[in-house]
Amino acid sequence: MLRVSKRAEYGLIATAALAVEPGIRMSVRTLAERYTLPQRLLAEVMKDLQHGGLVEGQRGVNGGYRLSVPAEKLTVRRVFRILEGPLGVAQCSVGEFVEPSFCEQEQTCPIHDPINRIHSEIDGLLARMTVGEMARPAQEARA
Amino acid sequence: MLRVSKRAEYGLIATAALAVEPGIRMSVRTLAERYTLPQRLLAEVMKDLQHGGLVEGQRGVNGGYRLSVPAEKLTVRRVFRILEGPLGVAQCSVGEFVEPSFCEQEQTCPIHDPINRIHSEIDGLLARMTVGEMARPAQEARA
DNA sequence: GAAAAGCGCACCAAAATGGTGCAGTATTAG
DNA sequence: CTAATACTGCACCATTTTGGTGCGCTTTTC
Repeated sequence: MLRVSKRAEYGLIATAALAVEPGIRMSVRTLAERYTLPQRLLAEVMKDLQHGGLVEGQRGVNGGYRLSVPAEKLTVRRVFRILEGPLGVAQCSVGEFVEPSFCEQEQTCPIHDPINRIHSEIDGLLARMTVGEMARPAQEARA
Repeated sequence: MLRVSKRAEYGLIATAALAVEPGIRMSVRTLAERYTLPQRLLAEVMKDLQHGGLVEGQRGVNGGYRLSVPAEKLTVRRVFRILEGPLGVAQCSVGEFVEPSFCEQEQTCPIHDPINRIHSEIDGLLARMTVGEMARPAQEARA
């Protein structure tokens, strides 16, 4: 229940990996091999992250991606937002955190408020977690 | 992102509705009409909730469902658990809260712990919310 | 005994998801 | 200058999940 997509999972793995050695570029190939992820799909994910402004890619030999945002300021929420659709916890709260709600039955829907509360609490939780935080254990292990 | 299924949403609406007048039975038809939900699907959902022991059905004229658990003790988590598959936040944490993890790449997966943390925090959040709580605004409005 | 209401189970269409094919273009090493 | 590396763009596909229905049965009450 309440699962995240593979895309989001892969995106999190990749950004966390990049956060371990800030500034260093890593190729999709390397990332895919290191974590045994489907390379083509990961490439797709990285492209999306680039469009979202989270990473920057460099082509050619010795190219690859690196974070274009400090890992400590990069929230899990932001990664998810880019890699998942604009989906809400329930239909009646879709967009609640972006645009005004368009729940069709605001009058009768008895769970409108509670669902929104769930949504906003999860949202807050994800907004408090950063990729830098996630990468730290790995960073320590390296030292 | 992190959405719940319609089934879970409908289940929450129905249980919240039942919680407003404890002990009173309501038919699927009534519920479906009041909240304009697809009746047949709602029926399916109620059956599942019954199998899960959350509600009890009574057939025949003037039949319907009522909660078989006090609304204040019925957590949102429990409703979700019955109506959604046994899905985790990410593959690598599926089952973490039910059975031992079977993440295939525990060694290399750099987000194993963080994902689990997200999962358990969301889990805790849902375990703290009760259907009774959700129904209260509606209950007050009725008075 | 008709009507109301739950029960069981199979089934379906549409959408989401995970993943691939292919044909590029940029960059660098040699 | 050319081969190799690596990102880019976009379409496409198969499977799974999801939301929803068909149909016929049993139980209960009026």
